[in-house]
Amino acid sequence: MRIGELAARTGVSVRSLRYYEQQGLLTPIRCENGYREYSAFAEEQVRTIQLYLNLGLSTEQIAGFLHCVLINKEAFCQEVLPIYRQKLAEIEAQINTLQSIKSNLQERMQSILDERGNQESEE
Amino acid sequence: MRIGELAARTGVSVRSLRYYEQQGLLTPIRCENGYREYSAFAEEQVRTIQLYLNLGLSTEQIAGFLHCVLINKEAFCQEVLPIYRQKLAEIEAQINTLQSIKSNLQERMQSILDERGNQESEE
DNA sequence: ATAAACCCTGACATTAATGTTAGGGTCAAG
DNA sequence: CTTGACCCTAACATTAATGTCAGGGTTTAT
Repeated sequence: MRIGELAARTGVSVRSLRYYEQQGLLTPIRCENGYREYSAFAEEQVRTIQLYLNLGLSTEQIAGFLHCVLINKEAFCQEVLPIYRQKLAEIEAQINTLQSIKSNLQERMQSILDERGNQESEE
Repeated sequence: MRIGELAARTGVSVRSLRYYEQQGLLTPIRCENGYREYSAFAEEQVRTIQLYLNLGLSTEQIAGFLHCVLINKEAFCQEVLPIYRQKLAEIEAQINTLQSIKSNLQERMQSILDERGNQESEE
């Protein structure tokens, strides 16, 4: 199938499909006229790429194990677990940062509301 | 004081001080030779800017209420609370997204470990 | 044979605060 | 009067995936 069809089937933009190819995630063959030709399997491949992107992995990280997970179960791909561990650590760090900002914000909001409340009763 | 001294006193880079000015957060006067001249008060002002940046607010948002909070308590600045509420909502949305990715990652990691465990006992 | 709907490459835009560099003034101490 | 430490503006770089546009081929259906 050609790129437009693959885009329609997967919901991924043509632009992104070309980008994935540039990042080494897809390798369609080229017809004589220069058009990309994708196998039926490319559809699943694109969905797999999306799955990992949605986990917050970069195309570079995905490129490191995509070939393996497309032919094996994840558990057999040595590269996956370390990347998951690293990503998990990043996510937890981000959550901690956000939680601390959240607490800070909530305290400041409460202070404002308290002061305004006092203000009203003093007037 | 000149920009280098303000940078040294606050720990904020000269580049950032110029950027804050461009964003309307600082307005030093200009000497005849073109140098920026900051009042002693600018030091507190910069620390206040940093405080809000650390809460995740943009320079544009800060510009919307900085003038007020520099001369009043936060509670008297009407613009602050809506921005805090909006920021809080964003933060909570981000935390939720990260939590869901985190759960997803943890499940996938557990699956991998389970499958590898089974694998060992089957061999 | 022409128009519509494809496809191609290449390149710039997006975001936001900050770093860095280039090219050039100013000033104080020696 | 020169050196070093300041200061200035302007501009490009950073990040990552995606959008968009320009300029140009190809294919398909009429």
